[in-house]
Amino acid sequence: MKKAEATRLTILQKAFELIYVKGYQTTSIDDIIATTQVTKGAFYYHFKTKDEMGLAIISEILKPTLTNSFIQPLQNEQNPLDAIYNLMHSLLIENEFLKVEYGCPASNFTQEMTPWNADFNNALNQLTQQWTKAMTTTIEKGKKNGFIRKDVNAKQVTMFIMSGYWGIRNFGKLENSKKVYLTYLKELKNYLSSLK
Amino acid sequence: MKKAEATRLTILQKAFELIYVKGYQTTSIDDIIATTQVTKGAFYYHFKTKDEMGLAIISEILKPTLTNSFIQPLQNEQNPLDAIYNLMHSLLIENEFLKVEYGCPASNFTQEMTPWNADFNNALNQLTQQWTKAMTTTIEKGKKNGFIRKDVNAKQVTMFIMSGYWGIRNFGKLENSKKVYLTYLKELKNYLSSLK
DNA sequence: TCATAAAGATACCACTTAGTATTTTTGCAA
DNA sequence: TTGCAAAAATACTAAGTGGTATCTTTATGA
Repeated sequence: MKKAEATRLTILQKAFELIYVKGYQTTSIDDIIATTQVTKGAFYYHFKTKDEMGLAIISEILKPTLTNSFIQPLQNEQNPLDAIYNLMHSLLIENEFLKVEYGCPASNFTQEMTPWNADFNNALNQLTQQWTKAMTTTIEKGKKNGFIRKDVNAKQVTMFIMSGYWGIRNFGKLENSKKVYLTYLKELKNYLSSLK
Repeated sequence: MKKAEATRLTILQKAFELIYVKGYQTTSIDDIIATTQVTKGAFYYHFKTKDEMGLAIISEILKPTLTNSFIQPLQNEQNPLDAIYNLMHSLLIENEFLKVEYGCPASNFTQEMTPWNADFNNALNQLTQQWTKAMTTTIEKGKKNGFIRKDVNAKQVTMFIMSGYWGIRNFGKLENSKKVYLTYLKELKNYLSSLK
């Protein structure tokens, strides 16, 4: 049962790419099987419905990426303000998996599927909560270690920062230029300094 | 030529509502004519294509709303920091045209149509630039009047704030609760204070 | 008031959609 | 090597999709 697993993974990966670029609703199963060179029979052998595949993309593609690229970097640095800034910099500027013209996959998904599809909503909420938790923990630790003022509300700051990230991803789509990212990062640095 | 204008406006308004709730691509013309009680012949008399209608929604529904609800409030107050905070508060908490579970119409549109449709991209970009300009001007004025530090970069701050707004709209969709708005507003207040 | 164009109604088209039923091929355990 | 289930291929369906062609009704300016 090796080749079958490979087929399944190919579908998920190629489908993710298409969806990231075109959106979920406008990516048809025919599109997916055309680019994967997998037949409809094979597709429906691996996934009962299109939505089942969509949810699998979230849990098997997006979730690991979140852990590796969004959460771990927060835990490997001592100064949480640097950690957050560097994370954002790496996500926006260096990461070559994420493209400025296509925005943030999770944010795109949320925009498109919420509040209509409860399953997607739930899966995406879990993702977001994981990131929120990681960032909040980082900030709390920073308060203890004296990197951040004691009166800073960690949850509040986390939400503020994450909103900024999602928003600037949208801005990037609109302007199709990383320039906006640089502008955002400069002000993010100022904001983070104000938490010292 | 009164009744015809009314028909056209009904189509735009009802279509906007459907699109705001369901998204552009998933709102079919059949949906629109069903809820407006307008026949297909009438629809296509007023709009050559679905996209022409979509663009008309941006210029005839979204644009006036932007001017009235997003830009004017910035110009009617002397303290720009208060103006910005109050604007956000009114948009997020008081405005009953915008619903937490459906996010921000302009942001939804951007997410869905960009970068695929150049016309939509362009129209939405103009909207955004208008808001950006208004906010930047407000901040610059505040610098002159001593409400804001001279070393603050107006464009940068504008982008940071607008990103936050878009992002928290996405958060609201995800959690379907205005609680996140309140959290965001608290930190926005802190951030704005840091510009004094 | 009535001719004429604007506005709206109806039926249809070619194409795409997610999904299914049925058959065929493949890989592997015995 | 073969039996058999797992995996994949093929052909199809019913319900939509945006859009068009053609007809009928309505309003209004002379």
